[in-house]
Formats: sequence, C-alpha cells, structure tokens
Amino acid sequence: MSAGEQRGRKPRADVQRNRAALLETAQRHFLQHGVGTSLEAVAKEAGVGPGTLYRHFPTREALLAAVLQTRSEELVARQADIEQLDDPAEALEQWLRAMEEYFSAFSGLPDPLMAAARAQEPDNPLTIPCDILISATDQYVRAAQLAGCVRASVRGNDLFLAACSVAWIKGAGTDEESLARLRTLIASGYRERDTQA
Amino acid sequence: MSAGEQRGRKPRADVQRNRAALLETAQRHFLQHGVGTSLEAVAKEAGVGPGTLYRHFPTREALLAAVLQTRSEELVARQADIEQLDDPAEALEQWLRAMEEYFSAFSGLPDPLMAAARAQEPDNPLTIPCDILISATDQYVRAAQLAGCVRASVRGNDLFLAACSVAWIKGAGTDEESLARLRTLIASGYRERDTQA
DNA sequence: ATCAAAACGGATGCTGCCTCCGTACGCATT
DNA sequence: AATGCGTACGGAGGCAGCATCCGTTTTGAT
Repeated sequence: MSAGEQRGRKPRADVQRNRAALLETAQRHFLQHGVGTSLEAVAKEAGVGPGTLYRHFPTREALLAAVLQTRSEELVARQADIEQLDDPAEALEQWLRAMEEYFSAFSGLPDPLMAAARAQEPDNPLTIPCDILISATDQYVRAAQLAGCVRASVRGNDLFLAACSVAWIKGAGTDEESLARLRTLIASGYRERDTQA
Repeated sequence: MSAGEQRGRKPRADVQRNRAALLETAQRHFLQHGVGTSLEAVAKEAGVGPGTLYRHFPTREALLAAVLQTRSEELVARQADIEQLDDPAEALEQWLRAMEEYFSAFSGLPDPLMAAARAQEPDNPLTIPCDILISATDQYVRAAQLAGCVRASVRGNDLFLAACSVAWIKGAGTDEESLARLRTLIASGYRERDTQA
C-alpha cells in the first residue's frame, strides 16, 4: 500500500533507531541548552559518532526542523480542533499565544526561524514548518476579519512576525510585565477600532 | 585642569594608539561581518596581538559597547536638537525610526542589546547605551502623551522593545513591505484612537 | 643613561564544526 | 547456515575561533 516505499531493499533497522535516538536526544539538548547546543555532544549522548549525525541531518537547521515538524503539526491540529468555533477574535488571540509559546520552546529558536521564514533559501528545512504556521495564522486572521474584529490591512504574515518578535524578546529574559504591555500594544494595533461596540 | 586625570603617571602613548586602532578596526568588521565577527581577525588587522585586544576589551560586549557609546550619544544629541519642537507625535515617530536604524547598524546587534537591556547583569557594558536610549525614548513618549497623541498606558520601554524587534526582523532579511506593515501595526498600537480628530 | 612599571603579543590549550574513509553491520540470497 | 554486497557507522583529523598566560619590549620617569 502506502505509496512507493521500499524500492529494491528494506530499510535497515539501525538507521531508524539512530534517527529516533538522535531526535530524542536533540530535543532534550535544545530544551536544556538552546538551539546553539553542541552537536557533538548530542551525537555522543545519542550513542553515535558525529558522522552519523551529519549524515542524517546535514545542518543544524535540518535537525531543528525535524524536531520541530512534529510539534508544529500537532500545534496546528490541536488548535484547529479546539478553537475555530466561537469568537474568531478570541481564537486568533489564543492562536497567537500558542505560537508564541511554540517559538519559546528552545532558547534562541526565533533567530533561525525568522531566517527561514524570510530568506529565499528554499533549501532551508525550517521553511516548511514556518510556512505551515504562517498560513494557519492567515486562516485565523481572515476569520476574524470577516467578523469585523481585525483590520482589513492586516496579514497573517504580520502577526506571525509579531508573535516571533515577542518570543524573541521573551527569550532575552524580559520581565513578564513589559511583555504583557507589548502584547497589548500589538493587539491594539491589529484590532478594528470599533471592536468594543 | 580637567578633573582628576593622570594620578601618578602619564598614560602611555601606545595604549591610546592601540585602543583607537582597535575601535576603528572593530567598527569596520562589525559593519562588514556583524557582531559575531572574529575578534582574532580584528586584533590582527589592527596590528596587535589577541592579548592586547582582550586587555582593552575583556569581552565582545565591552568592545561592542565602546564602539556604540559614541554613536548612541551622538544619536541622542542630534535628535534632541532637530526634533523636540513642532509636533511631538512626529518627533516620536522619527525617533523610533532613528533607533531602528541604529539597531540595524551591525547585523546581529539586536540580540546582545536586548540581553543587556533586560538582564540584571549590571556589569554588562551594553547596559549603559541601552539605558540612555530607553530614557530618551521615554522623553519623546511623555511629550507625545501630553499632547494627547499617545495612549497613557504606553511606556518608553515598550517602544524601545518594539523598535528593537523591528530592527531584529529587518536583520533577518525581511522584505521592506512586511516591515512597513509591521511598523504601521505598532503605530496603530500606541497612538491614541481619536488622534485623527 | 638607567630603572621599574605597564603593556605587548604570540604561543598555547581548549571547544566545537564538519569531512573523509576504512570498517562493521544488516539484509538478501543460496 | 553461510556468503556476499551495499549501506551505514564512527572516530580520527583538519580547521577556526576563543581566551589566557608569561617572557619580552616599550615607555615614561628619574
């Protein structure tokens, strides 16, 4: 069934084991030491040599993307279930917070994410998760616009950038109060003026 | 005359020469390669050994701060002269743009700046230029608030963060259009609603 | 001219990145 | 069960950058 898999040979067992071990270990290290963590250390702790790590994930971004992809798909799915009904303005707000938390998962994550979201390097593996999130944001924005809660000029992309910024600032150790004020400021920026009515 | 300088001995000539050469070279390298540029390379091109560089500037931040301090003071001075009169809303806007450009001077600059602005590491040399800019921003904000153009809840610190964010996003290679929309969004966020009247 | 303090600078050790290639493993075949 | 082939492994090694330490040189003072 499932599409044209295994052409010729059956994939080796150790490949999948190593890949899984690497992903698991990498996630732990990213959590503990941020996206800049030593890849050598990851390899060692996963019980493989550096060569193996680089064969599976040629760049740091590739590894990061692999770790994130699962998460981002889950995020989209979960949110789509829970929200989307009810008040679209509330849904958008919750979505933005969810993205912000997602971006804050690993210290230093916003930087490579932004680089991937913007740069026209289609070979950057992080571009995919980014695009998923941007279009998801756009969905929420459009829904809220139809309900008249959000200005027509706003794009999903804009709020993606804003959420990324907030996450970035958060990562720098800013106190929660300043953060809250910044979120308010942004919300005032995208909301339609006569929302209150 | 001039305050209590040279106590005991006259400062050596080579010290000042080296310091000047280092600052000059460092600025060039920061401009060309971003704040992450190789300090070894800077030292070599300045014609001194690594040891000398580290003696003058114990950390990368110290060097960066030294390069920036001059600039930031100039920025404040220049702006204070030109603006401050006329329309305070316009003045604030211009000031924010000026800060944004300042933050974009070197690629990667926003990161260490934010780290310094927030963290309670009073020993971080970048804290000083940051504080200068934050309080300057607060001046502009207050003036605009008195004129009723800016919401009462906004603090200079908030807009400092916002400007820093925009600069950060800009540094990631975002297209000018998205950037412009983000600025508009932020402006809509801090402006008083009945400004137009 | 001489001295002592201060500054220099490069050799040094360390960490992390990434590649290359001889080796070992695992799957298929007999 | 044994053989063979191709894939994947892994660690040694070259490279770059950081930061320090200490023997040597420069500099200003006497």
